[in-house]
Amino acid sequence: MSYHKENLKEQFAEIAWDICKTESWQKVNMRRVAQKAGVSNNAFYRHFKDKNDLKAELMRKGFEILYEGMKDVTNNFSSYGAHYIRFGLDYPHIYDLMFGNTDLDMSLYPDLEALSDASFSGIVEGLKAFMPDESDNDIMIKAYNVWASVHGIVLILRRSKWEGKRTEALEWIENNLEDYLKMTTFR
Amino acid sequence: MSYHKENLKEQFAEIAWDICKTESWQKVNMRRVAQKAGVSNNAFYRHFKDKNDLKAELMRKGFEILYEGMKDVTNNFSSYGAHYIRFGLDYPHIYDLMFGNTDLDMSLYPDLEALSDASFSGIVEGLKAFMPDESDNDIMIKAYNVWASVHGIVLILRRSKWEGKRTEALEWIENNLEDYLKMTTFR
DNA sequence: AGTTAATGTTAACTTTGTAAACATAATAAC
DNA sequence: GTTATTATGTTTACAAAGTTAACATTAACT
Repeated sequence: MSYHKENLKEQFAEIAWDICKTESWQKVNMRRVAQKAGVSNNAFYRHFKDKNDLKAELMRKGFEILYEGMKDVTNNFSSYGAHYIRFGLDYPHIYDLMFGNTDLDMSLYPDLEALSDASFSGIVEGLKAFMPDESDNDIMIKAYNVWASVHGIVLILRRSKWEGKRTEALEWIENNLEDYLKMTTFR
Repeated sequence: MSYHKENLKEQFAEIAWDICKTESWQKVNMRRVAQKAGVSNNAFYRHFKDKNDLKAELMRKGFEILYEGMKDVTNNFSSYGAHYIRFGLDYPHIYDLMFGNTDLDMSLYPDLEALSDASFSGIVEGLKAFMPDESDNDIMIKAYNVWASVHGIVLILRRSKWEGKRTEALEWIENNLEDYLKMTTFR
């Protein structure tokens, strides 16, 4: 025994996930992951097509956590948005994979494409319910705005942390996400 | 002659810039740039400390163009924002370097840090003039929201192009940037 | 038991960033 | 004007990282 491991694929994904808790995706490399798994560098390729395939796995995990946690907070728009922002701050590097400019060819991973689209659909549906008199086109435009604002503020908050350039206003925003959203995007 | 070139540093920067017109920064590599310049792969290191140093040069060029063009449009907030967005769409990869999550250690390039901060300061100053009764803190919060929204919509528009997933609403937004801003962020 | 498929290993190739040693040209010092 | 110094370009070489190919071992099925 010890030639064949148990659940090596899952183990790889978990190791990569752990790395991405504190470091960026670029810092994940096959040799490093393999070593942590106590296995030779190329065992990886028995379980994943390539590095992007591992990335896809992390993205799936990310969406799972994001949507799982969302169940508890969909009572109103602001808490929904706040949850989203919090996820972006809690898992900054995973968030990058999920919503950053992925060089991943999404058409190769239809399930991910669907998960990704679901975020936006959620906004659209929510807005429709909230402002039923608005035209479809205006709903869409508003939805893009909501999406842009939420995404944008994640990036700003995150970066301000990384660069150690925090202002009082940023502190307040991060500690009062719902209020912030109510007084800006959802006003 | 032909051992020493004229303005090789500038030439490198221009070649890299041209590449970034259509391809991402990752696609810029020393050998490729050197070859286009008709020079050996390592001549590069006589003019730049490392690859990041070249990136910094492109960022400078980018800020120059962005702020240069801004002179013509600072009559009102929406046209200011629209100009910004247009820049992001015209130079998507340069935009990434300037405002994306750069792994560049900005403290090594103080001039860039200043150029980068100037964007945000512009928003703050503009808002102050526009709503003089607002508290400083509220101005800042609003400024972050403006910044997030504009940045976010650049990313959305850009990505929708790259992924070939355009909706009518997106077309409209891109063709009516000022109106879009007026009905969302600057309303 | 023997064949096959799955999984792990080793070796090797490729790309790319970068350093070191060397060569040549331009400039400054005498 | 010859020489020393500096700037700039070349060649060689190495390291990191993604990936492929060939080989080894274990498991699984007949």
